[in-house]
Amino acid sequence: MAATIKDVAKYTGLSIATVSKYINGGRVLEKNKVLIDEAIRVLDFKINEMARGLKTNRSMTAGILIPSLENIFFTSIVSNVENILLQNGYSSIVCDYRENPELEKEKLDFLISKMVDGIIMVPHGSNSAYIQQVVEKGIPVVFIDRHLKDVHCDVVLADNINASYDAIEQLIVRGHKRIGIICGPKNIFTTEERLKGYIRAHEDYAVDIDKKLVLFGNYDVESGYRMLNRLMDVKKPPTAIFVTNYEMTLGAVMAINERNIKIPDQISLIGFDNIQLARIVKPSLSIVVQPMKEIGEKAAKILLSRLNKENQGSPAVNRLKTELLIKESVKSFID
Amino acid sequence: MAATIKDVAKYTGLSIATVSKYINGGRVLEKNKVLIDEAIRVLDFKINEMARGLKTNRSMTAGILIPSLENIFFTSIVSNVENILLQNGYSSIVCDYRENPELEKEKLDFLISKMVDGIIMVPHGSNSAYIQQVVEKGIPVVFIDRHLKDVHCDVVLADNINASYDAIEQLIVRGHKRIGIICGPKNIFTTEERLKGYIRAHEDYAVDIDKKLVLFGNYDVESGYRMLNRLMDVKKPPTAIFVTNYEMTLGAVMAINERNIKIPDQISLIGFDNIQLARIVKPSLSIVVQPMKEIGEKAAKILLSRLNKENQGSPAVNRLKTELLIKESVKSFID
DNA sequence: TTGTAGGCGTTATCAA
DNA sequence: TTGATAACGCCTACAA
Repeated sequence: MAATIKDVAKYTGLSIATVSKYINGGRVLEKNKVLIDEAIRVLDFKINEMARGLKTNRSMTAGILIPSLENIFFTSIVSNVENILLQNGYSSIVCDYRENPELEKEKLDFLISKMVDGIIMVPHGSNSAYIQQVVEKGIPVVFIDRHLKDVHCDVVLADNINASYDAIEQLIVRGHKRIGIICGPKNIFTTEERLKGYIRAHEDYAVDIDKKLVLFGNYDVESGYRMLNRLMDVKKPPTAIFVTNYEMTLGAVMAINERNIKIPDQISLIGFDNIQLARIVKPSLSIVVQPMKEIGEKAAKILLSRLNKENQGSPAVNRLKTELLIKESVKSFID
Repeated sequence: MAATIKDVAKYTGLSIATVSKYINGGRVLEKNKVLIDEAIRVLDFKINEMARGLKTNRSMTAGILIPSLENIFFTSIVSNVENILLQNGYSSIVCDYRENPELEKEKLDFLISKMVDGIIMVPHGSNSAYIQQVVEKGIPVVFIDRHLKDVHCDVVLADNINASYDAIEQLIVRGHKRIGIICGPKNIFTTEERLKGYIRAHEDYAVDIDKKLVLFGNYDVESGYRMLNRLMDVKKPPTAIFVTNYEMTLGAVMAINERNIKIPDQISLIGFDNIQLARIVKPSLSIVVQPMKEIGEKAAKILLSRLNKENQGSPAVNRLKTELLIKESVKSFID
């Protein structure tokens, strides 16, 4: 069915080797160049990547693995990563592991079985050892969003500590003293960092932390909903709440709507990640915005530099600045 | 580095052929079975998919191609498709074409160059001829969400006409006579269908349509925003507006917030696609919900049946029912 | 610059 | 049931 190099060779009267060399950027007489191009066009020749890969041991494919394809924060990063890789001749295989560590392992295996040349992933956190094995096999891995100490690979992430610090600082500066935070799951990297920023801001401004106001969710809509309710049910509820990812922000807003709580009079709110949310919610929502485009681009470029062996240095942690949008959802007690 | 069948053969003392046969489900003496399993485990043997693919001409991989990875309607379908395929031994390569027909072509080529065994895609609409060529090559293609007349392949989509009809009907029944609609781009399948439902409902209830109230957007946030504004600026504005996809619904809500329009007193609103939006917007938004899970599953199953040659019949159009949630955003003029 | 030939890891045919 | 062997389509010394 599909034409092979052999067919092209036959058509042109040249040898397979010559055609192959030309296809791979080698030097060929001008007239042969034209001839081969014609043959390729006429025969609709497409390289057989499997055969090539078998020979070269490279697939020119990268694996992208994220926790969920239903989380726009991740998919929009994927979109950027995929685009840059494609521009550089690499294609991507995108998988999600549905926040399931078992599945993360499986999909990782799958990617490897597809002989990806490199991997960009948002790790779950509980498969460090396994991922480290992959790294040791010599497959370049780039982490996004989360950092695992036991894995020696490049990382690209937002400056979570400062992101969180800035948000809390703005609340404190506006006179808030009881600030609730809805964190992610306890053992996850971003959770710890975002909580750290919360704590530091309190320390720096000498504001006491009430542990009842520090709750841990699951980074999903439902837990955001639940935790907001729980915060409001504390005997002395907070005057402001910081929600540390997009899904939980959604859940929090839902709960607020349901309870008919007035923003910002009854509660001030700062959310996370999705800039569009700011304009959907009324009054407009204050938000910590991660540079998703930059994160994706950075990760892709790092992977490429590893694949090209341009970058042989030891793994680096790349932190990108976040942006804080303060809108109507934050009340000021100071005039 | 990686162990091959040859290594396994050597380890077990059997021949390559025997090991290969066993791996592919062939009959082997019980003791050899055990032996081979041991070898595989000890040597950490993994099949080389490229070599296998070269030989079998099958990659056990499906291509998934969608307009945008930043549209949760599509990605959530992808998530379901991918999962079902994986359960059946197929992996997926996910791409987006950023709503760009040129890119759609390129990515299609890319998928084919990756030798995918089948393709599930949301077509843009302007590459019919090209896609039909793919179909004629014998690669099973399943369309999602949109139907192209010139391409002979299976299609899975929501019952757009009735979805739209039902929404408009509910508005009319509640006494609305001037109903605006924000459609998608003019030449797109879903646009036509959703508009058709709008028209039919008007006809059936003998309500005149004011053409000024029928606007066409781009299925993106920005156009939703713009079209809502334009509708409100009509001399005699509508009392209700139906927005026909998720992104434009977002944009419409933004515009409404910005203009400080009161829902449902000043305008009734029915949106599309994203069920979470219903609870984020206040007062709660009425919404047409597509069965994304079912759509994905159906498409995956159809593709599998084609790949297994179980289904050799002619292509079919599969319509799935939508759901209409009427919430607070719709005002009733009838008591 | 071009061509010859060997091999990448697997499957499949055909004998044994 | 098992094994020897010829492809699959491509790349790459090496030789011409």
